[in-house]
Amino acid sequence: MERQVDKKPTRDILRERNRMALITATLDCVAELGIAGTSVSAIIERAGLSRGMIHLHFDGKDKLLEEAAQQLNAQYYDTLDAALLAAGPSPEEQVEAIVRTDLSVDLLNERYANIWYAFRGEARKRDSIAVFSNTRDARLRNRIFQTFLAIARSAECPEPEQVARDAAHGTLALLEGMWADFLLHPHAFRREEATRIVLRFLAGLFPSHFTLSGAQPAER
Amino acid sequence: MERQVDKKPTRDILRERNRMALITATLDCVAELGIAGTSVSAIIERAGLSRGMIHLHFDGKDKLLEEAAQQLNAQYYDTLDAALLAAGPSPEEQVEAIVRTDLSVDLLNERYANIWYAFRGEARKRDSIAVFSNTRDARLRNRIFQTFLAIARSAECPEPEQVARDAAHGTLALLEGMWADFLLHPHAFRREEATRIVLRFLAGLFPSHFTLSGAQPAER
DNA sequence: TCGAAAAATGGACGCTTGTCCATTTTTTGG
DNA sequence: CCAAAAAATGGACAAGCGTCCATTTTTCGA
Repeated sequence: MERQVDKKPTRDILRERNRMALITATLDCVAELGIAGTSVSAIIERAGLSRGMIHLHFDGKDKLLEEAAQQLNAQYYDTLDAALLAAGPSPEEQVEAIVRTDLSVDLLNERYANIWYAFRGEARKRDSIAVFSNTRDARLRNRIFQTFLAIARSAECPEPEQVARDAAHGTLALLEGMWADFLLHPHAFRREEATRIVLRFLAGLFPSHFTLSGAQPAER
Repeated sequence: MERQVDKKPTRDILRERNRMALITATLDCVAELGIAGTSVSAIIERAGLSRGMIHLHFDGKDKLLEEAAQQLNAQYYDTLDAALLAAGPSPEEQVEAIVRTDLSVDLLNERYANIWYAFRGEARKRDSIAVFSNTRDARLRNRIFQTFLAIARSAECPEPEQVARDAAHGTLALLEGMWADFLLHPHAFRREEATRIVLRFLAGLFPSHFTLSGAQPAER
């Protein structure tokens, strides 16, 4: 019986390496230079490869940008999924894991925020990026909604669907706002403060399910 | 005694008109084509003027973009100030006016949102735009913080400064998130729902100062 | 080991960009 | 009404863009 390992030719390994180098270089350029500054020349210079590679591995600059956006998206979900797996199984723990992970340094950092907002700014024009952006949004939205629905039902709310929808909507909007805050003031940003505020929001909605460890309640 | 009215030469009036036409055309282009699509050719075509005008009225495309951003900023504050003047004088009414105005169709519409996020995406690279963006943020942040501080003191919170800071931070982040939500799903967006969620947040922080008219509390 | 095939190179190409300026048109004040 | 001044025009220009392809280099399978 032949070993399947090491069966893949060197050629393909090197090919894949260059492919990834192009994607990484593209994301680096977007983070540092913005979309406008991310030219083919800038990308291939950073990747240390030749001009023609972009046309060989992708079908031009647009496709490269699209695949770079998809890879970024995949990284986001890999990190989130790992955190959700490590967290406890209860809805409260899952929600808190989403919040803390989304605000953690693994996801909310200067590189990631720069790329994210650069893409969003041009998403309207480029369908490829808009699709990926919406997909990310929809997946996360649905997951967090289901979690809140379980909480709302266990809390015996009058209208659990509406409450869960509001909770999901508000939590995502808050997280989004924290990202924008970080983008504009990366040095003044305080991770604990951002986390505390989101938890304040949740504690306001579900007082018996979320508590502020360390933070005083706003009113007695 | 000479009349001062009509003293200004026709020349200056026409000059100013063309200047404004360039700024408006620039903002239209950014809204429809994105920053990348906003070329000098696109701008002058939309304005119905000749190429050289950009260099005559401004000192090139960059300055034009900067002044366009400043004008957008001025429009935002004019609308907000008018709403605050029309609203009642109490801190609660002032906060609610900010929220409702920020989410009103006068400010939160497709044109405005497109321009806003297009600028933000490239703000990192262009100092001129970044400065205006931060200024807007700082002005609004301070105003809303002072208002919350009054509320927190009247509510006799244990730490009014921290509570007011959290409330201002959270409210702005929520509004920011609602804008992003509108940008991505302008048709699915529900203005009342967004407003209700922000008020839920405020009611959670200050139960005796904000109430949800029409909305059920999440828990009894 | 060697011919075939795949991968990588980098220069040439046409096109668009923003800037600038010689020219024309309009407006002004006497 | 007319000369001087201001405003507006639009083409020329160099620089930079993304694409493409003839050529060279590397890897593969027999």
